[in-house]
Amino acid sequence: MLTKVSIMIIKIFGTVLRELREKNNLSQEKLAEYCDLDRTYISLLERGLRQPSISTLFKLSDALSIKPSELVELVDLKLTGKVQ
Amino acid sequence: MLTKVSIMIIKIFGTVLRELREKNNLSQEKLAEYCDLDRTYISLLERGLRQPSISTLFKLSDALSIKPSELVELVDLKLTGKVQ
DNA sequence: AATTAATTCTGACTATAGTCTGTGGATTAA
DNA sequence: TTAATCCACAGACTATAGTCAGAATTAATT
Repeated sequence: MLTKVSIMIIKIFGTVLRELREKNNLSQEKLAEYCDLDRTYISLLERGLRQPSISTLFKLSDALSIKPSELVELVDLKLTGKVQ
Repeated sequence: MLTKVSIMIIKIFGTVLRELREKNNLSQEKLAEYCDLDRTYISLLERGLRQPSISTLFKLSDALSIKPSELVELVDLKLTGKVQ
């Protein structure tokens, strides 16, 4: 079931993902290639229309040169309003 | 696609989840209730037969009194062999 | 203006997350 | 023995993660 909090998490994850990708100067297509994911799926994630599984989270953070726990922490900080 | 690493992550997540649940003295049923998830799904997660989405990860860590990033860090540490 | 790269969006599809109902086994206590 | 609790497991189901091919849009570049 998709709660309001879940929807917030998914949207926040999308913005964090986009910020990290741009910081790494990667196109969606390049990031997808590095993660072995589909180009259109990266787009869906960034727009908050999909949420990643934990293994996808590990793949993404690997390609973005960040620890999985740090990626999750970034989402958590925005969710709890402690940043931005 | 389910890579070998993904399968490892899923299995490790299951063991970490079980450890945390037992540390919190919760039955699968109670944990499921607190997370608003299904009892049988908790069982599937612990046995490494399902992997959580990021929003499910937040629900679980909330019920287990641990930060989502810390839960992911525990998985990462086991995955990289830095613990256990 | 025209070309090109990057992204969005569509629609249809396959794989899997997550639910629901129930059975059976193991354990512990009354 | 009986009852209660906990968990594994099965099967069928609904919702959504993730893929694929391609067209349409936007943004930069020349």
